[in-house]
Amino acid sequence: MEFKDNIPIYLQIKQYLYRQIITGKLKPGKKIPSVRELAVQLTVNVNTVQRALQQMNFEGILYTKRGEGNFVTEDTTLLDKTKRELINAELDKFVHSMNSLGVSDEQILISLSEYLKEERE
Amino acid sequence: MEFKDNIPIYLQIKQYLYRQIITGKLKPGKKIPSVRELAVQLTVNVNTVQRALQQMNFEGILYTKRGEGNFVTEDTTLLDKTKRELINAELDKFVHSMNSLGVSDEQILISLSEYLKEERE
DNA sequence: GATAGTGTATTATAGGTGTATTACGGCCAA
DNA sequence: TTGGCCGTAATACACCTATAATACACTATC
Repeated sequence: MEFKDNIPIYLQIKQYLYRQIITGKLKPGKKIPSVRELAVQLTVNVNTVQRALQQMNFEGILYTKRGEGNFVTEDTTLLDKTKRELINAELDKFVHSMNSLGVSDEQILISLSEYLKEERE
Repeated sequence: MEFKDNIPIYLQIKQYLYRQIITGKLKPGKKIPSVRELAVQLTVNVNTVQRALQQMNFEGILYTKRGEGNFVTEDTTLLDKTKRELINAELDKFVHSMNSLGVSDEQILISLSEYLKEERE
């Protein structure tokens, strides 16, 4: 996994796992890879993985069974809510960024559809 | 200015200044506030401001006259290019984020226009 | 019970970031 | 020429992040 500099790795791991869960690559109730396995996969230290998992555990998206592993929550309501929140946060960030670059709301839609058109070529 | 944690302040200052320049709040050829003034305005240390300005100087968006101050480049071609690049970077980041949250390109446009509609209320 | 696999905790080390402080060197106007 | 702005540089300190290595604690299984 390639990490961006200038933003803590443990946060990028959290984001990565959140997205794996939300897109169903890691399923509710299922065990996720162990900290040691993730550490190898992501070429990162165990402690760094643990830090990410601790927070996600606290946030309720994962639960830990000591000696067994970490599992994705079965609370699908929470999962749905989380997904909606993450999407909304992205929209929010995007619109604010574009506005502060001097792009109006109408122009944002135009730019985006042009961008998507170009992307397909 | 409120800074986000988890991302270096000097990068946020750069971003702030870039946007001030690109939206014309700081005009080509014009002097920008001194490092000490910015440091006070942004409630940040002089060294931190200096670090941001050094990089922007290197990137050509600013030029320095020792003993006088920092000035916005008069190279409007560069300014235009920079603006386009920044907007494109935002589009890129946004689309990738949404995709990795399981939102298809078509859905992105829909979500965005809904978001903008709600925002107006 | 021993073993292997899991999460957890501790300690030491290193690098980046941000602050605080001091000092130096260039520019300009009084 | 002097005083007051400018940018620049160097140092010391504290904090956060990340690594590395080690040890401990819990669980399941044989």
